Amino acid sequence: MSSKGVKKQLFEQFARVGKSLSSPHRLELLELLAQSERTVEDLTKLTGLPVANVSQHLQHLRRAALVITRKAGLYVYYSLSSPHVSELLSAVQRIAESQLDEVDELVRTYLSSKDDMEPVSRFELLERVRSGLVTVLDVRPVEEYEAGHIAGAINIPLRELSKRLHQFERKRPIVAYCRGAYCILAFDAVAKLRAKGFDARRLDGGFPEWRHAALPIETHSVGDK
Amino acid sequence: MSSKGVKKQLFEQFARVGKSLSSPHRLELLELLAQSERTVEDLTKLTGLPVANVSQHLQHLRRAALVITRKAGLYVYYSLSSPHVSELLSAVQRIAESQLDEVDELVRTYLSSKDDMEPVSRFELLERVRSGLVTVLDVRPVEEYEAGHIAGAINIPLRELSKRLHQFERKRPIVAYCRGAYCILAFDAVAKLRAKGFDARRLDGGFPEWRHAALPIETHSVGDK
DNA sequence: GCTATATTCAATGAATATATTGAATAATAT
DNA sequence: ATATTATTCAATATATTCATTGAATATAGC
Repeated sequence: MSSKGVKKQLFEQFARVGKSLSSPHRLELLELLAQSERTVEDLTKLTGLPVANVSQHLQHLRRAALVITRKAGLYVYYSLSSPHVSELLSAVQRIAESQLDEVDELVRTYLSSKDDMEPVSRFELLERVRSGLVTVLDVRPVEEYEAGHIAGAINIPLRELSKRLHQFERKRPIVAYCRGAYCILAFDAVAKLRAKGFDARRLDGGFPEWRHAALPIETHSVGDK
Repeated sequence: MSSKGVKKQLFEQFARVGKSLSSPHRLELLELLAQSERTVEDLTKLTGLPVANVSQHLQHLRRAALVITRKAGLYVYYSLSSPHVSELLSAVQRIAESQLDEVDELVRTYLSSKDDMEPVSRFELLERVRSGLVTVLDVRPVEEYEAGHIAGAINIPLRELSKRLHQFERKRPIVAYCRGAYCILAFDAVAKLRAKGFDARRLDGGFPEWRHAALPIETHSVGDK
């Protein structure tokens, strides 16, 4: 009944989970999977990594049982194996955020002015949506928007934003969001909109957090504007 | 305003936290630190690793800001930098537990009989302590016991258990605990006690979990028996 | 000052992880 | 069948991490 070996093995199992979180690319993949189920191809496009590379990392995550797969036709769909994984992810981010000064700095230097860029809380947004006084802007790619978005949000992927500014009413405030607290699409969007004179702010957190808080969402589009 | 570089850097920061969780030894160190502040020497003894090795891992953890240090005299005391870290740790363990069959097997094969070994919940133990119908046994080393233990528990380190069986009343049930859900000291103790005919069970979770649940604890001894 | 002890640092080689490339497999459509 | 596309596998070179060793630093006591 040697407890020595068992202890060692246990920590090795824990480390297998830890190892999955030790590569920036794997974390990015997990973050993307936290938003929705995706094929290898999707992930390849979203990350810009070579396919084989993505596949390899996904294998790794699968071996650690953090993701599961489903095969449909030519495609293999990956998704997180449980909500626990997405909690683990945000635990990692929370710590990195609260404890590594550099992360704070990264976020801060990215902002033009700290005060102006204070995020809108989910509660505040919900209130303002109810009173109809705000345009909610989803700047993620169309597929992600269609897979699920904040109820009432319109979708304009970031790269199309400049072309479609006419869709906004001048005086009406805009709240932008994207994939999560660290998704910079929303930052970019807010920066652009403010530069054009709009009253734009970003949501605190992104779609995954909103959904996790069990706030109203929609799937597929209900039309723009 | 290239968002590319910022995103990459962010994930690298996250990965720094992840890397800390990628080594079995570092996880063991974190687990020990989750129980109480400790010196490098303490950790060396508890893990059985070479000093330089322990020190190196601790440096790593410090760079990732998961632990902080305090210097007093000759000793450097290490501790977790925040309760978030201990939450992160249990998130990792929870996932490993729920998703890696092997962990389950490890735990299960270690048990003589699954049913008999069902742990006692914290709530149940609290009830039984109040009614005074149970002996709570802390099988961790003396120093850990003194640093903090469940209110009313007696301390008999595992290796002394056989010698001190006379301290127990024959018919009175015993609930043993140690450092956490995966600390095998309590398993061993229960196995030994049951072998000797005692009604022994182990607590679900260990001292850190008990403390985290804000249940009654004591520091230093209140005497045995 | 000197000695003893705790901790850290630095250097080495061994082990592991990673990105890259090109080929292999599997499912679908023609 | 054959061709096409998505995914995985296998092999390699490179980079990173790890354990080990012995030396260096820092603090306390004498």
